[in-house]
Amino acid sequence: MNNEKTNILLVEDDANLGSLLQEYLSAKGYNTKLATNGKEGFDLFCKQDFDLCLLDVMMPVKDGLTLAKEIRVNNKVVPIIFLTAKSMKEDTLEGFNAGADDYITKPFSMEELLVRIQAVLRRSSKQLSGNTEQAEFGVGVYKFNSDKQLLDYNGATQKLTTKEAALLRLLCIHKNDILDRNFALKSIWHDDNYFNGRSMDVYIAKLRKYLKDDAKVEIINIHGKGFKLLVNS
Amino acid sequence: MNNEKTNILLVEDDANLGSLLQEYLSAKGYNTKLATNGKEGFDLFCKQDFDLCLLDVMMPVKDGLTLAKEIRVNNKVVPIIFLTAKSMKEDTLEGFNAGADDYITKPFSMEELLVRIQAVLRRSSKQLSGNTEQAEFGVGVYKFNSDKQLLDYNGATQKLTTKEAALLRLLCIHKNDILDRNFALKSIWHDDNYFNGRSMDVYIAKLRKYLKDDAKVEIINIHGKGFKLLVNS
DNA sequence: CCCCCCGTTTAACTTTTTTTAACAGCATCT
DNA sequence: AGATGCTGTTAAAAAAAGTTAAACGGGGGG
Repeated sequence: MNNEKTNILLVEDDANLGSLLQEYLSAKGYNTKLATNGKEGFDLFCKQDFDLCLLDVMMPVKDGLTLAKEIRVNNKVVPIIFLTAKSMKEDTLEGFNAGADDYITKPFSMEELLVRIQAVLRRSSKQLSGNTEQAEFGVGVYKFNSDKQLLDYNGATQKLTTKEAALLRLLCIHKNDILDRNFALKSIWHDDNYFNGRSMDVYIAKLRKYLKDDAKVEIINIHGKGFKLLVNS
Repeated sequence: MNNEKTNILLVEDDANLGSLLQEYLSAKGYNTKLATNGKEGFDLFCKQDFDLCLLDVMMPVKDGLTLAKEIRVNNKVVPIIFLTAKSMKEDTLEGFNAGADDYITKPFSMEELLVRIQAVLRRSSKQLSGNTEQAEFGVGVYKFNSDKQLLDYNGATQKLTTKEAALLRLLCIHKNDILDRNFALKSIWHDDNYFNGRSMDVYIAKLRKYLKDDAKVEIINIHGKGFKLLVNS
């Protein structure tokens, strides 16, 4: 997981709508470059790698469909979403043929656009990077693999049960930070009732036993909030 | 590229619309299976490999969102398109979170649906074309051919029975990932009752014996969920 | 046609994992 | 300090999975 912002190329000839969208997307954490026609859009596209293109279909100088085709010549994978004024089917069809990944009809809500952007990005990220769910955790002198449900220490290997591993995994993800009781209950037990809460306490006790050989490792309780896996370095 | 027809799972509770769509899609060259609620839909999904799922959101017995989540547990790549009666934003958002690839609002034209189907299929084939029907699997030091039902290791060859091979095949497809109990039961036994569950446990034991000569290969149980074929590389 | 063989299911028993229960201890607030 | 609600711990009951062997049942050879 890298920390870089997602880069979006927005090509929209209506200056008002354009800057509105740009601001909204920036507020949502996307790095957005704006062009006001297809020609400008293509210039920008050539200068930088984008993660997503939002193209208005109806534009002066060079329309969105033409731009999309040009982009596709150079990049077969970058997601493209069309903004279309009319819901004419021919447009839609042509758009998809030009290699669009989605289209959205004006007028649309910001929220709707955001949802579609996220969906398209999720697809494209699924495509490329193999999902990176961390499985190996270092916990003081121990090494924990949540996939294999194994806790290694000094050559010895302790097999963990499914629930033990799931809970330790959450603690590791939140290492030196608080793991909220209800959050843990909902993600592992899918329900935060009284008995599941007690069950979780039982598992905390088990984990403490497994981890007792390293004094630097400790699971402390935050009264009324949850637990914290402390690892002193 | 093989010549087989594209298989579509259509789940729609309105019988009229359902069969209409089925006929239309068949006319367009798609092989379409129809279910009228989420439960039926999941049963069909377990029994066959589909290239695309078309799910109505509002359905009795089990709704489309729930079904989509279940499908996603077992198959992270098959494209899902929702058919939604209302254009409610919450639905849309929830749908995408459930792993949808697109959604289409009723009423829609057949042509519009077809365009979206083609777009989604184009994307998914772009993703990883060499999909499915794999017969040869490497499992640590073993080589497993699910068509021939043979497990080779170090020159020796172990003949597998039909059920042994089917189960090992599912485990291989989900290698290093969880194979859901119910999914396996429905795929292989077509019914997930108590006795079939015990039968499956018996077969897990058999497979463990066959695979015991490679310490890097292990079938672990995920309590209450299913099994995971671990292969250390 | 009957019987045997083989894959599969059912059964019975064991072990492991998880949940529930009970009680003791501790935190926080008044 | 006393009341109340959380947490720690241990043991039991319950549920799920591991294992082994006998029962079942369909197809092929005698």
